[in-house]
Order: sequence, then structure tokens, then C-alpha cells
Amino acid sequence: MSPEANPAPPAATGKKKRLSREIVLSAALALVDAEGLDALTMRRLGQELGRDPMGLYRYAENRAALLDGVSELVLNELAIFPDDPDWQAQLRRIAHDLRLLALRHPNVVPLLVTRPLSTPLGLRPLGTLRPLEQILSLLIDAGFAPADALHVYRAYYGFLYGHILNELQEFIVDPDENEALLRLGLHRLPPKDFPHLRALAPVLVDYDGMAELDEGITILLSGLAARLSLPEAPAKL
Amino acid sequence: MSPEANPAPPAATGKKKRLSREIVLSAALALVDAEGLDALTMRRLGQELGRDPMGLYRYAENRAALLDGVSELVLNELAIFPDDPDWQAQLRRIAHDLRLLALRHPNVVPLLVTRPLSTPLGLRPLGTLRPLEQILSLLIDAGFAPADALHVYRAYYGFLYGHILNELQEFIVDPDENEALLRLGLHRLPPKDFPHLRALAPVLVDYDGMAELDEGITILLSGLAARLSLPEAPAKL
DNA sequence: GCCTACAGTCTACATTGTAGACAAGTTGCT
DNA sequence: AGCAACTTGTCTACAATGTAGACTGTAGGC
Repeated sequence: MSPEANPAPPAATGKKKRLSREIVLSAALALVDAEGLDALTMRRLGQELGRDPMGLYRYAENRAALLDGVSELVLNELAIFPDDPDWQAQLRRIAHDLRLLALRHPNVVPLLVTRPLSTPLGLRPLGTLRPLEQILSLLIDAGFAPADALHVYRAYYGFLYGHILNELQEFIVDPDENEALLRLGLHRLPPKDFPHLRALAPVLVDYDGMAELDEGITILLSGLAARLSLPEAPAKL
Repeated sequence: MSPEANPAPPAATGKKKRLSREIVLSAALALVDAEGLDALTMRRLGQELGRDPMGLYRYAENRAALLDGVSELVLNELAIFPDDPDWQAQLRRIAHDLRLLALRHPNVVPLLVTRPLSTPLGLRPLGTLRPLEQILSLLIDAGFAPADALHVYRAYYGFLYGHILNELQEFIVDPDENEALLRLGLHRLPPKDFPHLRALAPVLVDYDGMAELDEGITILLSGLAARLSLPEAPAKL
């Protein structure tokens, strides 16, 4: 066989279409979803697109920017309706949506969480700031003073991200080995030092993340509503 | 000068003491604190210790293990008294301590947050699981049913980590340029799309993370205590 | 003394991100 | 159409990284 046998052995959408930022980012996301963050190298992504790796630099300044792009792409999947008059219901729905999003793209969560730590707020990709702006809008429209809206947002988003991290930590990718692996792992712990953790093994196994998130949100929202002079929302405390 | 001029030009604690895991990890932590995660390469750390980089592999199986070690080291700075009868006060104190810890080691926070995502619970470094076990112990001793203790822990730790991430995101390392940089960043945002965010600039600048954390904890703890049949703790709802 | 184990070093290599020169292809103008 | 300006894609090259494997000390036990 000639050295030029197959120009794009693995996946290549069309034959040789023009590239675009969206195409590149989508491919990157697909790769991360399928094989994890480490698999996302310039060469690998190039190969996945049937293109020279260097070409990618036309669509992302460097690898970090590419990661930001993936973050942005994922966050764009999140729908927010800033005009919903029932802010509590809306926040609750968003929370569940974001949770599902995270479960759908678990490998991207580290990006969502860490990339903002390396970039001052104002310089983040715009798509990343959209949820913040829209939720502020939602709250302000609902009658909160802007500063209070910010407080609510922070408590809410903080809790939400915390929950997602928590849940993903106990999330084992391979559902068959789930219980076995978990117990096996726990079994390794010295019983002297970790009695409670070991005893909780059965409870740990059937973690209902959705219910737990919902409870937390309920507590938080009613608590927030009580502490701040809330608008016409139907608070049942 | 000969090619063997100075064997350890930069920092070298003693002359040439025997290495140990603690020494290596401490140096690694110092390096991360000083220059960020990316600066922690095997060669650089070796140089910092005046040793050949390969020697480090005697004390950490690979780079990932080294990162885990740093996480563990930092978490060990956190003091927990699982015998305190006032669980609410204890949780509140721990929250503030952890927050300060995070502010002291901001570059380590990504590790604290992401490393557990790559390791099934049972296989984490033991030092990392200690807080979990001890808080469970605290709650169970205080009278919670074990399963409820787990719920409380999850809500609590979730919120706590979420808050820390939130706060660090708005934390600008250089305090002089803080306001300027922040506003500058925000100024870049298209006013059409981000009116609320831009308007909140002044509020964003003086973020009182400590107060905000405390309020959140208050809401969460009293909420949790109300929802679960709590023990003799003094709940003031 | 010698022998075994382990600490530390050296050399070497595959893999990564990315700069810079170039080629090929596309678009707009006249 | 024909040329020019620009955009896309490719190639070559290099410095930096993690780490395997062989080697060299050095310390302690007989």
C-alpha cells in the first residue's frame, strides 16, 4: 500500500468540507465525551477531523482557548428563560437541567469548574457569562434588588456546582461494576479509621442525586426568600 | 567555570539530606503555591530540591500521584474535632477554616475539586477521606441517623465547595489592580447583552466572601435541621 | 572485609504544544 | 476572464514534558 493510502482513516464527517469553529469545537466535545480530557490533543483532534493539527490554530488560539470553547459549547445547551415570573420554579428547573447536562458530559465538568478560576470574570468567553446575566435578569425582573439578586445567584450557583461535583464524585462510569467496585474500594479502607464510611456503603450505592439536589434547592430557596424581602413569589414557609 | 559549577543553584534546604515523601510533597506544594500548577513539573521540582528529577519517582508513582499527595497535604491542614457536641458550630467553623485554607492555597483548589472526579471514592488517598469520615462521626455522635448524616454531609460539603469555587472565581490575585482589572474586564462586555452584570460592577468589587459563606451555612443548617429530626441542637428557627 | 538493598543519577525516547514558512484554494475587483 | 488579496490548510522543526531502564553509588548486616 502506498504511504498515502487513506487520508482520513477514522472519523471524517464529509469528504473534505471547509472547517469552522463550530465543527472543530463539536469534534473536540465529542472526543472529550468519548475518551476524556486527556484524549483531546491537537494531533488527535486533527486526526479526528482528517486535517493537519496545525490547522486548528485558525479556530482556537491555543489549547486553553479550545478548552474554553468546549466549556462554552456545553453551557450553551442550557436553556434559561429570564422572563419566567416564577423565579423559584425557574431556578429549580435550571438546576435540574444543569445536573443532567453534567451527567451527560461528565468529562467536561472539570473544565466548567476550573477554567473560570484561571480567567478574570470579565475576560471569560461570553457564552460562559450568559447564564449569570440571564439569572440576574430573572431575579431582578422578579423584584429583587440587583445586589440581592447577586447574593441569591451566588448562593444558588454555589450550591448547584457543589452538588454536581459531589454527585459526580460518587458516579462510577461503568454501571455494571458500580456496586462491586465501590464496595471493593471501600473494603480497602482500614476499618479502624473509617468505620462510618464503611458502614454507609449500602447507602452510598443508591445515591439519588436528583432528589438530593431538589431538597437542597428547596431549603436554599425558601431560606433565601425568607432572609431577603422577596417579591410576590409564593413562598410556603 | 566548570560544567559542574553549582550543583543546586536555586533553593536547596540543607546540603544534601536524604529525601522523604514529606519533603518532596512540601516542596511541591510550595512550588504550586508560588507559581501555579503548571510550574509543577518533575524537572522543576527536582531542580528545586537539588536532585535529579527521576529520583522523585521513588516517592510518587507518577505525576498524578504527586498531585494527589499535594491535595492530601493541604487537606491535612484542616482540623476537625469530631467530638464537639455542638455540631452546627463545628460545621460552621470547619467551613470558615476550609475557606481560609482555599484562600491560602488558591492554586491547589483545582486539585481538591477535580482529582476526586478521576478516582473512585474508595481509592482516594486516605488523607482525603479523613474529613468525610470525621464529619460523619461528628453528625452521628450528635444524634443523626447514619443515612441522614450522609445527607447532611453532602448538602453541607456541596455548598461549601460551591462557595469556595464561586469566591475564587472573583478573586483576583493582584489586589492593586483588582478594581481596575475587574471593571476593565466588564467594560469589554457588550452592554446590550450584559446590562445587569455591568451594572453590578461596584457590588462585585467588594465581595465579602466570609459573610456570604456564613449566611449560606446558616440557611442550610437550619433548613437541614428543620427537615430532619434533629437532636438536642439549639435551632433558632 | 563483602553482600544486599535501596537512593539517586544518567541516558534515551515518545508525546505534547506550537512557531514559522509555505502552498492551495477562495473571493472580490476590474 | 484575470489578477490580487486574503483565508485555509500543510509541512517542517523544536523545545518541553513524563517516564522507562540501566547504571552508580552508599549504608547497614554478617
